[in-house]
Amino acid sequence: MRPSQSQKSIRPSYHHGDLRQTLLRSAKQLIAEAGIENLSLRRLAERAGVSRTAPYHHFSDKNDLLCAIAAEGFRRRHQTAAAEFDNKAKSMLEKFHVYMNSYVQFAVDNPEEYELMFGRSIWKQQNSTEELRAVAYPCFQHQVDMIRCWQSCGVISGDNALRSAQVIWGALHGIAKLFIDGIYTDTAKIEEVTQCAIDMFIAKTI
Amino acid sequence: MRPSQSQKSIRPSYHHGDLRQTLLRSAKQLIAEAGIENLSLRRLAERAGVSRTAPYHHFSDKNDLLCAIAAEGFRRRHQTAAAEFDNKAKSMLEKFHVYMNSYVQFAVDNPEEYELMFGRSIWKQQNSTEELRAVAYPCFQHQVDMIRCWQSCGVISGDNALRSAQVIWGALHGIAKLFIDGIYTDTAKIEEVTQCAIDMFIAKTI
DNA sequence: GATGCATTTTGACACTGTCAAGATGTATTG
DNA sequence: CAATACATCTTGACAGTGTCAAAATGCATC
Repeated sequence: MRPSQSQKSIRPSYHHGDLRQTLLRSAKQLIAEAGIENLSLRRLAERAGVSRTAPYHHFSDKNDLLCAIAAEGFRRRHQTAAAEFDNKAKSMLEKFHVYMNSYVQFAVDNPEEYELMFGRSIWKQQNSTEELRAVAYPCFQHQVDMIRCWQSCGVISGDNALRSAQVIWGALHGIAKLFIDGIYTDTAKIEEVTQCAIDMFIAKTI
Repeated sequence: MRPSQSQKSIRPSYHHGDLRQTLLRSAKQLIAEAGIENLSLRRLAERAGVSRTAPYHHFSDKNDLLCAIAAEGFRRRHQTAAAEFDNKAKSMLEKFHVYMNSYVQFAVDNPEEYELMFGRSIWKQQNSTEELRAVAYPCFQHQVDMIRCWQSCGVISGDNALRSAQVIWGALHGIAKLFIDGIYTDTAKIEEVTQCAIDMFIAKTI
């Protein structure tokens, strides 16, 4: 039996301690600082105090590492979204408000991570990891389920649940991206834009 | 006087003939073939039959070249959008249909070019060229103007024109991107999703 | 024909991701 | 405890990238 330091990782590293987690942590930090396009495995290794190729024993690829970070993002987002939706103290309409604002806010607060999670680099071609898909698809599905739910209880109008869900998610994604990428520049009006989207989507009580 | 081959360019190059245009053409082709991330100035130069650094006398940067391509895309898109909106044979409602479908279709038909035009690489930081901004901003503005117009004539509901425009454009952008980036995978349903967006945005006649 | 300038090339530098081969430490087995 | 197996890390190397400096080339004009 090894002296168990295995609190945060099933199988801690031998030489470094826990290189995998260290790399993930540094990577997230470096991305937040300098953007995805400035993340290099070599700089990452340097920060962790190991040689350039050490990361390759924990991630098969640069893409593999990116997928791992994105997966973590999906887990986090899924958790908060689920918690917000399960809040029994709020009405369905209120929770729709919360969901819409929370989505855009998450994206704007973590622009680089959001870019990574929904960017082409990960999803195009066959780049997505098994692990990533296993985490992301339920997250997608949950979004669709929630919207379907709002629709069936009359908060949202329309008769085709899936299509409406795709449109609303599209709107959230588009608004978030236009702000993140610097095309919508008036970031002080993020909530106003989101509020306008809410107004346009909720069912009009005649 | 040189044997004038200067039909398509104001100032043809001396040695190559018209390297600038050749580079732009090859770049667009190469992007369409292999995606933006696989575009390199060196390969571009090789294709044009010049040395690696020749492009630097026509574009200050790789970014400069990308901006030039994007600018061309904006010009093209602006032209067709304007033509469709100025079509006097169609009603305002019909033209709203056309606009929505045309937007998404343009994006899906030219995914790499769309990615370039609205991607972060060009707009983040100070990357956008003077020329690009000079072409893109009127294109943005025209979209807002059109939507404002549809709103004032009752096709779209709502009382804040700018916000509604931002939401609708956001929805178009988001839907397009989710399809392009491979998150919405059922590409056969693009028109259905767009149609659903239209239904959700047009004013309900009670 | 000589000069000036636009254009292109060659050489070089600092990066990048990634592979192959060797070195080092840990765990397990005899 | 000694020996073997294996995970981990390092060194060296290769091909590729964007970009700069300096030299070479060709065209136009004086």
